[in-house]
Amino acid sequence: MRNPDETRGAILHHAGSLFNLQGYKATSIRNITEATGYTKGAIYRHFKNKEKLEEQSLVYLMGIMFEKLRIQIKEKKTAGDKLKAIVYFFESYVTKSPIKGGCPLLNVAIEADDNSPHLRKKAHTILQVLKESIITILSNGIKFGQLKKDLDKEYYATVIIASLEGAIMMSKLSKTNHDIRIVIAHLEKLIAEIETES
Amino acid sequence: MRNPDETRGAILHHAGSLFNLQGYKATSIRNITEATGYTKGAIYRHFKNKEKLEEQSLVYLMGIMFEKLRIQIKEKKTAGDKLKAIVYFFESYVTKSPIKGGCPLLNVAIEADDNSPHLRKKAHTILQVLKESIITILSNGIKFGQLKKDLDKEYYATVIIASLEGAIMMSKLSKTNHDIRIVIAHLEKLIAEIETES
DNA sequence: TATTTTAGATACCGATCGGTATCTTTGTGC
DNA sequence: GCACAAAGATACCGATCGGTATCTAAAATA
Repeated sequence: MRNPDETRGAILHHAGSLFNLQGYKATSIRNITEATGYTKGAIYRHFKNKEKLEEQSLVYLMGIMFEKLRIQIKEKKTAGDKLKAIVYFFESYVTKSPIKGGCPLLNVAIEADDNSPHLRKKAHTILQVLKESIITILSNGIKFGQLKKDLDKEYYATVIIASLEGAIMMSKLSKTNHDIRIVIAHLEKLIAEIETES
Repeated sequence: MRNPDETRGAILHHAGSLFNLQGYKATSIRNITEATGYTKGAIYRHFKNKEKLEEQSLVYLMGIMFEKLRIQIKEKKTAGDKLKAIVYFFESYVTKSPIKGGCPLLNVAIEADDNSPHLRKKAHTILQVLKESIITILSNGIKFGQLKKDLDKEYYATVIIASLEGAIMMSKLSKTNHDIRIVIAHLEKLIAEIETES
């Protein structure tokens, strides 16, 4: 009946949800024991301390996010459609979030920037990975003649990420998808502008 | 030597700074006593409980923000310049923030959305005020023939706020003003597009 | 089946949390 | 100068924090 890997996974899952919903510092070990049904002993057997649990939980959350995103991107053929898939994926963080509490990157970025250097560093890496994957799509789009040749890749990657994350923040406050819809319309126009007519 | 109003102001100032830098829940009353030099007794004389202190501190922070923003806007004559003034004001949150810890609206939005309903409500109101002031600038710009007649005011207000806030998040992670510069360039182009040529 | 390892539960540690009751000090009106 | 009120300091409360030492029970090895 005992399965240490499963236990570890369950702890990561529940801890990740709580961290993303309530914040990292605001979530206590006790909260996690109550959510998982396991005791403190089990948690500290699998994770050296709370700091390590926070790090691993963040990695777990971002793993889920990137995996779901990867699937959405892979389904689409052209660079334009792939970019739109990313945009719609972020919308889902508002309408029906794959992880409660919204985008884990945004959440950890705001909480960890000035305090927890270990989380900030990981969050920064995650942001770079996200940016790079958009840049890769743009590069391939150019290579295959789907996107205009002379476009500034970093410019578009940055604008897309920034406006989506900001829109998530706004939509979370208003508790509607109104703001993110507007931003998505804006990004759709932006993407259309860099597509070659065919 | 004793000045209760001054004491109250000092508590609000230091508490606000700490809340904005470390987070609301993560900042203890003890942190505030150490920062101000006052004791717990002084704090609880002026504020009923920590929740109320959080609320008042947020109002204090946003008061500073809106006042500084108002001055920047007032200096400019045309709607286009006023909009650019807003954009540059947000850049200052990264380069040399008027309040340590970045944009208080973004910070409180992320921390308070799911938990503290009292802070979330206040943050939502603040967001609406910010949006409305941009819409007012757009309306006046149309009225005075500085901006194109048929533009969607809420669309532009939302896109401006979202991309700026998202860029602040990105810039805080990378600890450079690289990302916000890119977003500002994007918004400058956007503003130029809605200006009437003259 | 007996032994050993490992997963997880229990009980406890000092420190800190938000909050309150009480006491001392300062300023004010007479 | 004296009484009174207001401001702020001190001391304490129970609850909870992250973390650890120890114990029990289940699985793996033999």
